Amino acid sequence: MNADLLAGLNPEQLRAVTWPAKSALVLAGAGSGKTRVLTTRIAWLLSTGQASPAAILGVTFTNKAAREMQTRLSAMLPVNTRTMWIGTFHGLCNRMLRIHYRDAGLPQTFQIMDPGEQSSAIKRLLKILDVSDEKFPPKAVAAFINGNKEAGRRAGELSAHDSYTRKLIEIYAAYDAQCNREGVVDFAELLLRCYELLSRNAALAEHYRNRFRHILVDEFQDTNLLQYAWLRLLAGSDAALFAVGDDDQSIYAFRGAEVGNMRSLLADYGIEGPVRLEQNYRSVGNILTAANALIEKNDGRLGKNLWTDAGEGEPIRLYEAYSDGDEAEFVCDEVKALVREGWNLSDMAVLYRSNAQSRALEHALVNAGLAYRIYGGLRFFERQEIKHAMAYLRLVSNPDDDNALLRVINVPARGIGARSVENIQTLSREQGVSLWQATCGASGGRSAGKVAAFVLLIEELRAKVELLTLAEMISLIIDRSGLRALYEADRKEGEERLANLDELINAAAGFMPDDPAQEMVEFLTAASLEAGEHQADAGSDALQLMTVHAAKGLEFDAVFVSGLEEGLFPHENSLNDSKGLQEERRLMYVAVTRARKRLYLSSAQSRMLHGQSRYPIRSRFVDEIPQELVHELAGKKAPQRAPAKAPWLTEAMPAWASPKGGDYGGFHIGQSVGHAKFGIGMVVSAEGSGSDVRLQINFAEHGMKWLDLRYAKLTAQ
DNA sequence: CCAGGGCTGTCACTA
DNA sequence: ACAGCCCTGG
Repeated sequence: MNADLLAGLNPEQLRAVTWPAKSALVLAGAGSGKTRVLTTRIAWLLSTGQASPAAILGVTFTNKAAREMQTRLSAMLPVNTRTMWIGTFHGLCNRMLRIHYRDAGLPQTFQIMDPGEQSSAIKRLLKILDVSDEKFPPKAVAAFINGNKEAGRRAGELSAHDSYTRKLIEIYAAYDAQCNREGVVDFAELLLRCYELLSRNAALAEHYRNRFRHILVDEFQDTNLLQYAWLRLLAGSDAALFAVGDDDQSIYAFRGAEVGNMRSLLADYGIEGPVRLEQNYRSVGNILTAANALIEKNDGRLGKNLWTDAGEGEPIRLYEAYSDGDEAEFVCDEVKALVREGWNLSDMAVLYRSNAQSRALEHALVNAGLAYRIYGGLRFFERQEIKHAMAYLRLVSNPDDDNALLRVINVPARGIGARSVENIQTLSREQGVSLWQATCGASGGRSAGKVAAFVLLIEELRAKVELLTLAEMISLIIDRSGLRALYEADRKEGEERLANLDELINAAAGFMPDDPAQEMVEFLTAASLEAGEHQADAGSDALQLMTVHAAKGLEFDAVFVSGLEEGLFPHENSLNDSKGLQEERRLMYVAVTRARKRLYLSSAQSRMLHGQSRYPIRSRFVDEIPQELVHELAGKKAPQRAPAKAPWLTEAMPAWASPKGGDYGGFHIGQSVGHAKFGIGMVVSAEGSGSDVRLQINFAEHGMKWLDLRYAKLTAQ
């Protein structure tokens, strides 16, 4: 059996798999068989009797990776994977917190807030604290709270010299108090709470340390400080911490990932050096040479050079479009040509830096009649109808969940408007009770009867919990809440929403809880932690569209990397920052290494962004790829009204600056104009031609406006 | 006081 | 293109 397991591994892979029972760092390049090494390592540990399944802890970042590990493992060995703990950081922490909820100071049915729910909880809190959400934008508050939690810091441990930060700390403390009151935890809290549970409870930590002798971590470069601390706590001084990662693919600094954890691991566990997996089984030589050349520009790398024995392959194709629309059409044309040659649509992917870019592509794809699928668009559990139904379910599970109550108290509209809700909130604050309790006591006011009806609805649902299956419960919720009627009346989107709700009932019917008594809570938890789970029709043959981030870990025969422009990729927020730029370069490295056979790089000379035309220059990353690997494709002729390349556009000029000289309905960029209402202003950009021209004008008194020349009366000054 | 329709500002990546 | 806000009629 051993021989079978190890057959076909290359020497480095073999060295990693059969590494002795001590800590290790495996530096696994893109396409180097990382998942295979991880799963074979576990299988090897089990089959050689070095470890029992219960001694294995496998940690990943995505549910998909966790599931893949489990399926591959059960294909290799007849093991009972149930006693093995394999899951995501969040999933595993959740599991521990559910078991030890009392020690962790949580209600048994605690619920998990996704970022959207966290944001609404923060907005609600700011209102209660009477803090201006202009001075303290909810996004910034969330970033402050999450950033500190990810570094393991509670509000009580923080101090500040400036009043602004002091206020943030105050908000952080109040936020935690609110979450505790409502019995909810956010994503970062899941980890921090679990870390605190283990670090404060020596007996418990000892129990898990004795159990998990082998801790295997996937995508280690993406761990943040707290996750690494959590791993160290569980590993203690004896367990083998087997970490697999690639510092060149670290692209999650924005959510707290610390590439430095890789060096820390080497130092903290006295590991002499990483095992390097450099043979690539995915891409042709030219693609790897390009990737190697690109990433070499970064410093502080652990260092690695991908190679293949697959041959050079085709040159990398480069296309410079005159506009985002032209770029999209180019992609469509090439895709069609490849399909004619016999390639599968689903083996091709279009990658972009930011989601906003997908629109121009979609438009062109629809026109070209090509099937496509967008990854990470609106996910199943993020749809409003699903969120509504789930909020009812949460309320049934835990009526003190204020977020859930606020979401559905007036959905469908039942005559409990903003004013009534405000009254209930005031009541709850005055009496120090949850919104639900306040709602039950809200007998006064104009909508008292309507509030009473809502209370009755929830109580009716709660009374049936013991009698119904989960699927029946959800079905009842959809009917009795009026959601079904609401969407039946909606001619435009109702049908699709009803279908999604039916799909939710199906999902509930097929749900397999670990503990049937906790089915509802487990279902809600799974929905929060597996937000990206239900992607639409995965089976159909469709072109794949996604962000570079979403593409990590995936591979395709042909890959289009689009929007290679300064300010877009690399993103403008990273342009002036060396660390940020290096992260962007790693992102580009990830994008390039997704391709097996053919790689296209494209850019546009003009692009609509934030409602304005921009005239960017080509991304530096294109130039960092050796010329001899690249074949530049001839572009179309730009039509008259679209400006040709704008070489005079430098970083000193604002990004929205347009080329001078163009005539737009008798006006030109840079011209001073007068308007009856807005006064004097300057034309800063324009779009359209002939009689259909819109000008963007910066008015001295009234700021930036877009005006349509057909309606606006402008005078030259 | 509530519901629904039009308007304005915004838009990096995510478990 | 979408969400959040304001305005209007009931």
